[in-house]
Amino acid sequence: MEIAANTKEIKKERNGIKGLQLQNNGAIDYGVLPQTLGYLLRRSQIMLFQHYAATVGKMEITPGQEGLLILISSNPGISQTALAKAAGIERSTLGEVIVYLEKRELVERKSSTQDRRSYALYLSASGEKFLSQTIALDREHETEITSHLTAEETKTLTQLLQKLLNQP
Amino acid sequence: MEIAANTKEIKKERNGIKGLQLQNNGAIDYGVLPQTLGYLLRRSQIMLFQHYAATVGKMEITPGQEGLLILISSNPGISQTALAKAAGIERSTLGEVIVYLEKRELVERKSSTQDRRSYALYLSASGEKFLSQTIALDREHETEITSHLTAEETKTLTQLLQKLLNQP
DNA sequence: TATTGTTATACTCTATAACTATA
DNA sequence: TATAGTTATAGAGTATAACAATA
Repeated sequence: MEIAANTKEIKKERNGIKGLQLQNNGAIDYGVLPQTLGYLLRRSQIMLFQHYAATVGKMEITPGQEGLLILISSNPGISQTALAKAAGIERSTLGEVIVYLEKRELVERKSSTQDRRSYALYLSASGEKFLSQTIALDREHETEITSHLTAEETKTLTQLLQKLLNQP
Repeated sequence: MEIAANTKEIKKERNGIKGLQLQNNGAIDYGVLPQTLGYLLRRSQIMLFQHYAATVGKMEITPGQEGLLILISSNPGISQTALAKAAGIERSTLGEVIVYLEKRELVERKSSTQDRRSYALYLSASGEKFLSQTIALDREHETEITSHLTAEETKTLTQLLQKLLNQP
């Protein structure tokens, strides 16, 4: 499988050298893209997501779902509306995910005693355990993905992204 | 419109204070999320995309389409397959976008003389002009989005993202 | 046989709007 | 009247697989 993929790559590059009309002799010029914050963020996020899927994804979870579990764990009893707002998604979008996480017995919904329209969300005991394992895998994943940065650089990157996000 | 939105916000928060079952008195605890690179990247990208849509988006363009224009401009005569590979998307996905950009007369496709299966892609004169305007707006947009970072911090952030992406 | 570009199809993620039950 | 959560539907954006023309 791996050998075949390599062969294919080599063939593609060989073809690229003679196949293209002008100066595209295999090396692509990315123009201003690598200087563009939007491009760098987009590509970084894609790369991270793919690595996440191949590592933390073993737990059958996505970054968005892990985020919800963290928010519920940190805010036991939160309502779906409040959770949707915190997660930055619509209530209708959240609803389906919560049903899914409930079916997996990671999340429990209890009818609120004060407002019978709303649910209070909690992690089950197995949900908490699952989340701990997921967070541990996530840490490994992020360590791997930043392995060619120094600890100092990773810290700086984290801080700068936090600052970028906290629009005053 | 703005007043209504504000009223709504205030009502929601007031409700949140008495409406929730446990300690969710309006303030959400984000747990480990703000320390997580994946979360920070995802949120940053969403924020940037929304700001882009509200500014550069006036040109009726998306970040992905702008990226394609930049790649074509920097690699005149590139084939669709090579462009798809450079942009990190599938040939079939690229095809539709190219047809769209061709209809807008920003991109021209010429049949390759050497390989009659493939097209050589170019920007039209108006495509080049359009791209210049788009890139100028994009620079404004990125300046705005990073206005609360120092020039030094923005440069560092850019460099660290480049380093993160160039997995050795 | 392999590759270029196209087409048909489907999947994921998300949003909007209408609904119900409660407030 | 307004809100919590659900449902139905639709729209991006993407991928996979099969195809015709060409290599």
